[in-house]
Amino acid sequence: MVDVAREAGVALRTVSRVVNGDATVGPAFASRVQQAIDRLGYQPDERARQLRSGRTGTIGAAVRHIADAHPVLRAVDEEAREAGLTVVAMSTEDDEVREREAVMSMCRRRMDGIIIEPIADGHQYLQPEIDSGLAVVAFDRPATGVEVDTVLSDNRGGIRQAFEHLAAHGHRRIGYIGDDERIYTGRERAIAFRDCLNAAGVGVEGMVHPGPIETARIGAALETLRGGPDPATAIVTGNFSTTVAVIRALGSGYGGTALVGFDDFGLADLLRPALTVVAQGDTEIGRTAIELFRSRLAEPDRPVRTVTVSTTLVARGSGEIRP
Amino acid sequence: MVDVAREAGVALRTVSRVVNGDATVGPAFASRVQQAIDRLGYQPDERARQLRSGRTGTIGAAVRHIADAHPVLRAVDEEAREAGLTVVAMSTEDDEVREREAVMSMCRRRMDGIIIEPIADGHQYLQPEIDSGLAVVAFDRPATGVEVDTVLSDNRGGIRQAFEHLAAHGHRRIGYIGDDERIYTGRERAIAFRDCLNAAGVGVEGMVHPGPIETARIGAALETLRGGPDPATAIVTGNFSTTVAVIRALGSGYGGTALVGFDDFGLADLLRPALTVVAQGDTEIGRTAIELFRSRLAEPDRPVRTVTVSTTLVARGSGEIRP
DNA sequence: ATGAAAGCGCTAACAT
DNA sequence: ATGTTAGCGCTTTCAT
Repeated sequence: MVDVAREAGVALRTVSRVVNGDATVGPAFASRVQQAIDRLGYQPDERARQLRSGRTGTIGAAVRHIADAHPVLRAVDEEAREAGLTVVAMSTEDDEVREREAVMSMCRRRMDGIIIEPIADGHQYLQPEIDSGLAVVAFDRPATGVEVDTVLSDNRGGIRQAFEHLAAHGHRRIGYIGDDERIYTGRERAIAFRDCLNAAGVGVEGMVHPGPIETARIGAALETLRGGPDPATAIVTGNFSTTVAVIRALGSGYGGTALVGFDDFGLADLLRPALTVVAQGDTEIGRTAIELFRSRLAEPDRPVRTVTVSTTLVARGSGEIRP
Repeated sequence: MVDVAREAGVALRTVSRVVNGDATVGPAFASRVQQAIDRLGYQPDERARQLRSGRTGTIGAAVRHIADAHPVLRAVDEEAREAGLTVVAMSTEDDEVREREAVMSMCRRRMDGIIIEPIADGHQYLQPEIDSGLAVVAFDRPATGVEVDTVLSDNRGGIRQAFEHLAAHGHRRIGYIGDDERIYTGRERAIAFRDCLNAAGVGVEGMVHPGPIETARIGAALETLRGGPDPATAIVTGNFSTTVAVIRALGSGYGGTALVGFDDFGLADLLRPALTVVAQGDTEIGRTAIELFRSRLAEPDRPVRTVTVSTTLVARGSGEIRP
């Protein structure tokens, strides 16, 4: 920048003004400075600029893995861009230590805030950062041990949609296989499913199978559901991974039992039968996250809000099989 | 940091030493400083640190979209972490302007370098940055108008694998549908396919269909291939999107024609028949990219290298259908 | 082993 | 409309 100033024969401050598009620079000076910038290939140092000016205009996205598909990020990125914010993503690998590393790295970079998909436990470490002005929005799952703005899917409503859809197609024996109840979404969805069974006056016994997503466990759950004197004629799966595991386990049996999966995915329509799913409102979730984020920046002391985004049932075939 | 120093009753420099794990600090001082840090919840400002010390230890990944799955990034992230580098990802949206914005943003943050999946054209703008020390590694496609280290898949070899696999299963009439030839990989793969046809002494006429990935175009290509007096009995698709589009277009006809897709994907085994693919060596590509990156940092003036990573044919059923 | 002073590249505040 | 000065939070250099 000093070089540019010398090259253009102006003061440092004038170069700064040109770089920042300050209107109070005479056109003659402006073009002289611009030429010097081009000639020297000058690029302002964002770190120095931020250091001095305070703001960073950057929002960190702490997600499971930057290598994975992440539909919510599409809306986050787009909305953020429109607000003049830059989004950078880092991986948490769904690991407490990694998450903390990623978040701390974001804090040390003094990002304006973070949008985080929290792992299971222990977000107390966020409190000091929040106190010193970090805007935090959690999505998909709530953060634990700390109060932050949150965007969640209507997990219980989604399960209810799936259950009622199957019931409407004549099913009485409907089973559930899903994620571990130690995980927030796994818990919510399993609870909601038990509620559905109870509300329908059907026994819960042997019909609800939350747990780790492992081939053996899934296989055993399937056997329980489909064996016995009064086997399940329909299954609801609790998340994407479970859905895939169940379809794999069913093998050529896929299509014999009605199936509705929680979470939509790109190739669901290519399966035979095409998969009926409960789709989460990814775009709405992302949009809301940025909205909460910006309103938090504007009003740091307002009470935290939790927004629930509704789900949609997408009927494609597998959920419309009759008993 | 001033506060910490005052709180601990030491000089600024001593706090700095403790933060950086300098061994030349007396244990008494060290613990006093550490306590002050904890009490005040002090977090060093990464920007200031970088500004003063020069290096950033950060590597930018400019990929199509941070919301999309990106297998190569898994290896990039892991290898980088082992090398003590932080990876942050930003979206290019396969758009020239966006790419440049993302890369410039990385430059202004003075990242040590970038790993980029280049869009179609015009990477001359990278030259000044490279001259001033930015390490650049391109992957998947080469950068244009500028010489940088590059990791590519063996596109031609992969197409050959697909063709020969189908030929070995008795097919003589093998067609190709793929991406636009204006895109590097689309071009390479179409060329390779024509070479295969020529080498086999089969006419190229009407068998090779590169172009935009649009339903109408794909449908027309399929009709050309499957119509006429001597229809194709097997098809090779040139990338993931084309594969999906072709399977959608085939509808219930999927499984009637042998099919091998370029690019593997998570649910290929759930299709019926399961999809035979040519898989790229994503892990190897990512690993190599970081390797080139680090060797570039160590030796900025070495000549550029281009590494080609071989592909693997994964037989699952759709490619083993006989004519 | 510890401290004082200088300065990384930039912008905010205050001249002129 | 332009220039001058100070200082963001840290590390480096040089003393002690």
